[in-house]
Amino acid sequence: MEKIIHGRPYKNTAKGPILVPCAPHGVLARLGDKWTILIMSILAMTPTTPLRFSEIKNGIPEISQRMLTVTLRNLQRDGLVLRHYFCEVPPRVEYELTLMGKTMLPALEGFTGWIRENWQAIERSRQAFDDSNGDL
Amino acid sequence: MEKIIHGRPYKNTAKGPILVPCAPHGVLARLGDKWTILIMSILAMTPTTPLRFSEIKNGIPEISQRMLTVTLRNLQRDGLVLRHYFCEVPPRVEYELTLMGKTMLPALEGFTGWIRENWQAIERSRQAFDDSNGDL
DNA sequence: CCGAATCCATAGGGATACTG
DNA sequence: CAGTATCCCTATGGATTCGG
Repeated sequence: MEKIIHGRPYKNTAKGPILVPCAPHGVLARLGDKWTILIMSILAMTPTTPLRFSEIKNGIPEISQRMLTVTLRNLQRDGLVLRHYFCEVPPRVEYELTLMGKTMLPALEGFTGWIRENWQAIERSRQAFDDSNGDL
Repeated sequence: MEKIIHGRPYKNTAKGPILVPCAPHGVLARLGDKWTILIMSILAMTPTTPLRFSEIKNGIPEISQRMLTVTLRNLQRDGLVLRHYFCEVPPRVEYELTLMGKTMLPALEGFTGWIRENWQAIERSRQAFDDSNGDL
């Protein structure tokens, strides 16, 4: 009775199809937030060597220290990123993708690839829509 | 000098790799918002026949009328969804994916598929992280 | 039936200053 | 160096009411 459409489970009812929530929404919301994808991409660039906090920050010039900390904490909590703290002075902290984090990369790549191919068209569409006051 | 990693352009500098913003972030933020993916999935279920406003609303029981309207408007503006208004009484409005909207589905599927396979692990990881007060 | 308008509560996220 | 803590502004989104 339960089928899958484009990765989502649903069921057909008399009133039409209804999507069955499969709890992935919290995950997608995380990935869609302002910094997660950027951080995942940075960490994906050096699969074998962890990166220091400051190195990540360097790779994403616009990010604030606070949001980098917060987002990394969330990714660690989700099991996508591993954090290594070295008790030295000055302190050193390194981050790397977990195994699960690495399994996400192909899917991520598929998505960002589509975006790279289509964002100009999207920008144009937005422009046209705004110019026509929405009565397209 | 500019390379691509997992769908994102970057360049190597003396100070390490730096991600080049390629403007897809607005798009990703849209897809990560609370309802877009659900709506896209619903529309993907009937590729040949458009859906009425109320049918979509029916398929996503928790969504408010306001957020359905707002999200559909955004998708229309992005060129991912087509809106057909029938000037009748009572009025009827139908929505369907555009061609570009349909090209997004494989990427979407890759992503939601990964999520479906991994969200339990993510939930467990979050639980463990919270239980340990973050000193994992 | 579809959606615009309004009100309001909460979450996201920037700037800055402070600490081991 | 790698965070915390605080303040504050804005965006998101729910509930409700009104209109064509």
